[in-house]
Amino acid sequence: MPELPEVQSVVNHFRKYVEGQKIQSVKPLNEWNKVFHSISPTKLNHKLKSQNISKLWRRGKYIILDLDQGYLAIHLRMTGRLQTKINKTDHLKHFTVLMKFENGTNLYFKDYRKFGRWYYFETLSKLEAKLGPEPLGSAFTRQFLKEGLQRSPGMIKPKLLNQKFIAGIGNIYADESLWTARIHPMEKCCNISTVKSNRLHQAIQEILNKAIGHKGTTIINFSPGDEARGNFANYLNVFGKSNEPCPRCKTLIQKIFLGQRGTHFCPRCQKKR
DNA sequence: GAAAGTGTTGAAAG
DNA sequence: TCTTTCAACACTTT
Repeated sequence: MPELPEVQSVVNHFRKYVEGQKIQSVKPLNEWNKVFHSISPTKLNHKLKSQNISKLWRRGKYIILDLDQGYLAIHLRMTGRLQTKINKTDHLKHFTVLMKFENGTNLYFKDYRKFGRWYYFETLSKLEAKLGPEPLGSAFTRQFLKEGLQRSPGMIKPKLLNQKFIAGIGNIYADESLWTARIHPMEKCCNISTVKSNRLHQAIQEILNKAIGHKGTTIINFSPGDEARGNFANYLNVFGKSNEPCPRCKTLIQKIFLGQRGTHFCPRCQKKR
């Protein structure tokens, strides 16, 4: 259930295993052909065979492999994990892709809920069309956030989860950012003052950077790579803390549902206008 | 033992 | 166009 900091941590971990490698073959495991989006396993293998991977990087929650011709994008969705080997404790039925390199090393994709997908693109234009700016990039300015919110009639929390608005924020970091900025998750975007919008802008960047520094948040089974864990869960203020005291004012954290997503906030610090 | 919950996303329906 | 609901899947918790 990786969001931007988790995906970045995966990229940071695997760069040294993947960059500069030449692909020998790619195939689905356990008959899970759906793991490759809109392309057959045979066709994808044909496209990728003998291609060099020049760069591993992240865009939104996608892991991108730059190839000689085209791009491979991997989305971990809820439970996807990359591994360089199969561990003793692994259930083999959870593995959905094996990528072999010509130097004899392997890259495995393990995904017990099977929501994760691999995409092949000739160019990244299709992907870019679905994604807003990087929240840690130069296009995500205070102006961008303020003007985007002004134009939106809906609630702030679902807006933060909208990847076309900002790429990479998910449920954990949306809740944490709103708590830090002291904004109610149901507040209408267009009612958010410039002061609060600026506070939110700063909160998003601070929290994402700090989370990357801790290799993301492992709650159940996220791993930045092989068996490593992210330990940002130790620094969460509201996510998963319903009925615990708010770290700021000791009021009990509430949990509500917004657009089918669990949403945690402090009813005292985060007041609606 | 059945039902509900889980960090994501996109398609379908309103 | 926008928001809401549901489905994809497997496992854990209630």
